[in-house]
Amino acid sequence: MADNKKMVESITPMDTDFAKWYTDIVKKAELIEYSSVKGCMIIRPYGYAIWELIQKDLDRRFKETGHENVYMPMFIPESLLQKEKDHVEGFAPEVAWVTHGGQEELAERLCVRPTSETLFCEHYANIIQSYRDLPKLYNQWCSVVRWEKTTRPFLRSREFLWQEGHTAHATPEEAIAETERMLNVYADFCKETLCMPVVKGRKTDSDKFAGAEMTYAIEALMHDGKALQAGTSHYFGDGFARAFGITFADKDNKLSYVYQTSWGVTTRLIGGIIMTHGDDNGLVLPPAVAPIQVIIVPIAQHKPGVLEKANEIAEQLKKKFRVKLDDSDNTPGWKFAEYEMKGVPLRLEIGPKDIENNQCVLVRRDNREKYFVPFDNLESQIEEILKVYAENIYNKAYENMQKRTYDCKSIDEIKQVLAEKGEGFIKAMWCGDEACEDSVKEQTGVASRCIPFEQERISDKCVCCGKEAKHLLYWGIAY
RNA sequence: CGGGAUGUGGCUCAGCUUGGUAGAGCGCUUGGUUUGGGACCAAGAUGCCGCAGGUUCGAAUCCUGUCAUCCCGACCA
Repeated sequence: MADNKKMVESITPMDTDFAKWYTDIVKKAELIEYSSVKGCMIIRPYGYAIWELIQKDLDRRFKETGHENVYMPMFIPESLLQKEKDHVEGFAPEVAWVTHGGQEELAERLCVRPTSETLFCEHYANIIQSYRDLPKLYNQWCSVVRWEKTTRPFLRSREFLWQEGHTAHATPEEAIAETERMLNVYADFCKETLCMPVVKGRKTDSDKFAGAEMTYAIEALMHDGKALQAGTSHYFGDGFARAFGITFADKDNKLSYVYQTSWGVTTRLIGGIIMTHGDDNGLVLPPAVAPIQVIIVPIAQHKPGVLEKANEIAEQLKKKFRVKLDDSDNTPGWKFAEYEMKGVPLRLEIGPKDIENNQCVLVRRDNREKYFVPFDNLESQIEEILKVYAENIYNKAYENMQKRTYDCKSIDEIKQVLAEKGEGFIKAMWCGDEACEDSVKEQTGVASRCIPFEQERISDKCVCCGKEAKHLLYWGIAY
């Protein structure tokens, strides 16, 4: 057996090269294939199935909070994009332009949407007349294009799939409440569905979305100690409304501008799942988004009765779980490794011995724990194990985040922590001055991630200038 | 966008220095033996050597350009 090790398709260990480990998983778990255009990836069935499960869960949450889905065009005329000054400036460096239709040059070039605020605003200006038309709670699922310079599968691609919510409200209070509510929807989703702990907070002014008055974000911490912005929710005030003329007549028949929000998450979440839960054997999927929750591996499948029983179990379990029976000619060992690579939460082994004993074997992906389970107790056992499994991977991720979160009171402490413990979340006080934010980044390499909602006062002084501190800030090195 | 590395059957790579018309292992196909941690035997199929120019009687090999991927920085969901 040892002689065959060289044939084993394994992945680069995390500790050897984290970036290589990541791309190995992405390829070998058959999530994506590179395409011939830089930064554009082919999302393969297994990868897309994860996205579909993410979509389904989030979409339910959006509908439950009163949102409706729409679809906007993918092209934005240049003049429309330019209506809001900060917005164009933020996005201009990374938009792709369409300049020709067939052989003819267009009179006005069209940008491929990098985000759809301008389209929603143009539309809202047309359809909102009265306070009775508010609020407008719209969302769209689509892809957007940003011409990134350095690209990585899921984490930063030039075209990516996402969802963008765009809402319009009569008052600032209502819009801010919406911004916060959707950030909470994202955080709950990350915890409950992706088993991924996040820090909720507000972005500093320098880190706000182009055109936003306030940007909220959820930040997750990856296995290598780098931070991943997993979702954002923006409050626009009436800035866009003024630029686009979105007005409504209120109850007193006075004309007012609407207050708006937007919020989004992307396929980047899949990258987050990989780097939060994965290990040296491959992907580890949260049960709620695992395209296959239980993989059935028959042992000695040519022996009479084995495949029959395996099929019977598969049919029975299909009613409750996403199940696959692999009756291919590959050896059991090959199948074990294959579905571990793909992060399938539970493996069900069934062979002649099991059938004799009226039981089968369940093996967890997260810790390889084995269970011998009688046939008549299978469904409730699987349900129970998946629940424990989800809790376990969440707890592991949470502990990793705690372990890699450090309180620092000075620049030197930050440097020391980074040198001794490696990358992670740095908690440090900040005076609110952008100069200090820049200075910390320049001196230590960590940038501000967010001002967490859960504020603590670990010191009275700004970590940089020593003046009175206004906020506790999370810092880190981001993806 | 700067610095570095790499592109050769589906995958991992050898061949390139010193030009002579392409190899290995894995995978794939067929048949057989196997099956509780990536099986074995036998017979097969698969290459415009990333792409475009150039040098040469002749280019995977030398030169130029270009595209893509990876790593390190600056920017970013």
